[in-house]
Amino acid sequence: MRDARYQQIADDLRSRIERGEYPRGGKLPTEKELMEYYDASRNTIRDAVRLCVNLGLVQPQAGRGTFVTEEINPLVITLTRGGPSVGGETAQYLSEVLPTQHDARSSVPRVEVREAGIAPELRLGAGATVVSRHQERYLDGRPWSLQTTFYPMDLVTRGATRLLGPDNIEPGAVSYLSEALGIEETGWRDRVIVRVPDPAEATFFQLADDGRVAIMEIRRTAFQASGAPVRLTVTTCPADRNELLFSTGQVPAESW
Amino acid sequence: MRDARYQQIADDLRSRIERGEYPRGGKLPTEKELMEYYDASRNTIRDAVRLCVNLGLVQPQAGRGTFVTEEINPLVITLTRGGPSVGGETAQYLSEVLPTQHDARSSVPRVEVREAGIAPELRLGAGATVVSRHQERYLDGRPWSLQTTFYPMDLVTRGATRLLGPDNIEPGAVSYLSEALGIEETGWRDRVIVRVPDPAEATFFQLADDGRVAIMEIRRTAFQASGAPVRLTVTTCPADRNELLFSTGQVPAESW
DNA sequence: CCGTATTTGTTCGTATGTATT
DNA sequence: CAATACATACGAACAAATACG
Repeated sequence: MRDARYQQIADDLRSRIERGEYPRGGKLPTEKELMEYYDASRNTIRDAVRLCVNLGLVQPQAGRGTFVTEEINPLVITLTRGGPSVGGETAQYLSEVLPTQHDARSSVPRVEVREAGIAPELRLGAGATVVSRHQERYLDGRPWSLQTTFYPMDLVTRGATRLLGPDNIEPGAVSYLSEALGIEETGWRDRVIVRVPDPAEATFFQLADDGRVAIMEIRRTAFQASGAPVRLTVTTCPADRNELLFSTGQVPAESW
Repeated sequence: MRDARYQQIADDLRSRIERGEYPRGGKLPTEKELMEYYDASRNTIRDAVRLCVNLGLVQPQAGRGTFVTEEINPLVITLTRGGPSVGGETAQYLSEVLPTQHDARSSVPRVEVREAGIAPELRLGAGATVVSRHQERYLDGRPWSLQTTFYPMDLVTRGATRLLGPDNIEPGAVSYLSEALGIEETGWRDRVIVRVPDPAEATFFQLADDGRVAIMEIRRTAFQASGAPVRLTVTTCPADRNELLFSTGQVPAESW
């Protein structure tokens, strides 16, 4: 069957954008001009443009015009341990693998005690509780990720009381747990999920509230030697500005 | 500022869906009924429903009605080597880590010789060529992933001529390269990118052509001991039906 | 700073086409 | 074949954001 008219127009706009006829960052013709050019009604033009918006090709701005989306250089997040010694013992937070040429800042943690049900990866019983430490993370002043780490309340009971404090744990919660309780992380498992942002994420990341940009959710469960989970760290970030990298076995250093 | 009316209606629909008032798989009221209930025009109702569609909450079907999206049980793709011996030498294709309780089938590979520029991860010179082997993969009869593996043409020249054959390489290209040329994969690097489907992907995966469902692209570069890349395997699949799993260090076996 | 023009955003009305029941 | 329900398309009006003299 023949495509609808707004689809044909969207296809044409798409190919013009990809041919560079409308350069990145540049302005699309106004709706009025497109109406005349394609001899279509305003609503049909708007349907076509909306399709291009959903494909991430253009971004309309009320009062200004519709602009071709600029290329974004995604930030690379390395999920495996850095350096050549893959078997090393230096467990790291996701945050610590950020490129150093960026200005990374975090909000003060928001600490709560919650039911264990929200962190099923920790495999705690029905009545158990967890400490959650939530942070907003910024990169070069722009919102970059939301991160929440869940610890079994048990760790606090056993002496790791700083997990309840609202200040940052320096030089890191992993080494704190090692010093305070002798708990060493021997590895972790990362689960990556792509989904639509919830309203809070859409607000924080300044995304359109219509699910246009997906969210990447990384759920890292870290384990100690006994196989018991130590923590669950959930990191969410917009999927269009980030990519993941991880290595298995012996690989050469990245040179790009 | 007050939300637009279609947004308010969409919010209301959303909360009703989440409260279970409209159960999963069930039918939303018709546009006519919603028009009467919210005392809004049909276009406004349609704008509200479209928002819910973009959020993945509902799926309209012409002539039938609008249905609340069913929960998807995502397929888990493990990107690290299986089993407890993380340092083992059994390199695997992504395909081989599929759960065995599914019926996994692949199309006959489409083999082409192409310019090396399309596989920059292989770090080949300007005039070099690569062999590309492309497969469509199905799970339980449904399209599941598209996979293309690129090998330096050099490997064929050195004797791995079966890379050019249009039949499947049994029991796997990795062991074939080991037998034919003594090339052992010592590790790989996976890069994960989330993006909008291109038209070919939208067709194969039977996705809406409007970028509603994101695509996960996994680019696996495998290396030999010398650090030289052996192959690049690019796997794409719909991001809403799949999740990734990978382990670092010592982790207990999955028990769920 | 103000007022006007421009441009996109929202909302209504209406008609017709296409898919399903 | 008729009725129902969503899809496409046109027209019109006003609102809100921005640009500009």
